[in-house]
Amino acid sequence: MAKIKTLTNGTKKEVILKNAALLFRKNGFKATSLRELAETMHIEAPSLYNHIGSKGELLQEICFTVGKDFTAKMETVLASKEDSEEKIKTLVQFHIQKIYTDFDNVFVSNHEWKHLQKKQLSDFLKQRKQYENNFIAIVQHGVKEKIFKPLNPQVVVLTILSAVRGLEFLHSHINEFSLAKLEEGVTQHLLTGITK
Amino acid sequence: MAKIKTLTNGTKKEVILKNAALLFRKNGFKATSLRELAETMHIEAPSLYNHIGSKGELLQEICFTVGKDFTAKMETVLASKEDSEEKIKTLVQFHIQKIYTDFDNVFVSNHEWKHLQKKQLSDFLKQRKQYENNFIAIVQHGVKEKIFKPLNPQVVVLTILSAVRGLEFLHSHINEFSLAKLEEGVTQHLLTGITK
DNA sequence: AAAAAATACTAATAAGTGTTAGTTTTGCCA
DNA sequence: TGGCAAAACTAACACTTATTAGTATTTTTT
Repeated sequence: MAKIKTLTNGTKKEVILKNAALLFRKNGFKATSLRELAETMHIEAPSLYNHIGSKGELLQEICFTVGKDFTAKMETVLASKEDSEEKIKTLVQFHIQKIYTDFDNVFVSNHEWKHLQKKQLSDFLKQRKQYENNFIAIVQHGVKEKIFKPLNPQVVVLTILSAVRGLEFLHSHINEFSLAKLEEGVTQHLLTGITK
Repeated sequence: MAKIKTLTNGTKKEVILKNAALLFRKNGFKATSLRELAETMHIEAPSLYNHIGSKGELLQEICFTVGKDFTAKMETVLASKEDSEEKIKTLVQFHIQKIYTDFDNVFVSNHEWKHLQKKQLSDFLKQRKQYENNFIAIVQHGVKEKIFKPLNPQVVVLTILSAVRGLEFLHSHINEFSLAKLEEGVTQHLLTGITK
C-alpha cells in the first residue's frame, strides 16, 4: 500500500539497509524480524523481497561496507608519508569519526558479524585479521625506530583496537563531548597514557 | 535417559549454566535454542525445566553473577589505601584476570545483556552505571592530586573500560602470552601510553 | 491512454521456538 | 527390596520465523 519513501533518502535498498542497521544495533540481528523491519517502512514483510535477496544479505552488506571503509583507510595510511605515531593517530581518529558518523553500521559490524553465513564469515574474519596485521606492522616499525617503547606490538594493537571498537558506548554521551575533544582525548590517552 | 553428570562439575544447575554460557558466547543468546543446550548434556529440552525456570533466567544469572563480581571488587578497591594509580592498576588487572578465568560468563555479560527482560535490564544498567561512576571518581581524585594529567575523567574511564571490556578477542591468543605479561602490558599501556 | 515494469498485497508453507502436561524411568534411602 | 523423590521422557501447544507463490496495484514509460 504505502511505498517506501525514497525522496531524500537514497534508493529503496538504502532505506532498508539504514533501517535494518538501526534495528540490528538496537535488538541484535537474530532478534530482529523482517516483519519488524518492514513495519518501520509501513509495508509488509514479503514486500521486502522485491528489494533484497534475504535477511542475511542485509547483514552481509552492512558488515562488508564497514569493513571496506576501514580497509580503504588503512591502505591510504600505509601509503602515506606519516611516521608511525601519526599513522596511529590517524587510524584511531578515523575509528572515532566512523562511530560518530556511521554509528549503527559500525556497531552492527563490530557486534553482529558472528551471524554471517559460513563463507562470508570467513572472508570477514580474514579481512579483519589483515587489518590487524597491518596495524601491528605500524607499531613494530615505531618500536624499531624507537618512537615507541619496546612493547609487544601485538598486545598494543589488541588494546588499541579493543578500545576504539568498544567506544560505541560513547554514543549515549554524544553531544556531551564534541567530536574533536573526543578524538583528542582518546588518541592522547592511547598514545601517551594518563600518568604525569 | 542420560542423567546430567555432576560428579566433578558441581550441581546440575551449575553444569547447565556453564554450558549455556559457552553457547551464548559462541552463538549469541537469541540464536541458542534450549534444544541445542539440552543436547550438550544429552538430554531433551523439556528436561531442563526440572532445573531451571526459563531460558531468560539463565542469562539473568550469568549477567548478575559477573556484575556482582565486578561490583564487589570495586568495593574492596574503594575501601583500600592504594593511591589512584594503584587502584586503577588493580581494576584493570582484575578485568584481564576475569577474562582469563571466566571467559564465557564475562563475554556473555558484556555482549548479551541487552536481551535481559525489562526489569532486570534496568537493574543491570544501573549497576553498570554505578561501577562506571566509581571508576570516574577514582580518576577525578587522581587528577586533583596531580598524579594524572588534567584530563576529562569521563573520557578516560570510557576509554579504559572500552579497552578492557573488548579484550575478549585476546581469547584467541590465549597461551600465546602469559596472563602476567598481558596484565603488565595492557595496564602500562593504559596508564603510561606507548610513546617514548 | 495503453503497455510495461516495479512494487505492493494476501495466503500459505515448513521449520523452529519456548514451554506445559502427563508419564515413565532412574537412583537413593528406609 | 519397596517406596519415593528426582529427573528423565514423549507429545503437544501456541507462536514466530524466513521465505515462496500468485495476484493486485501503483508508477513509469511509451
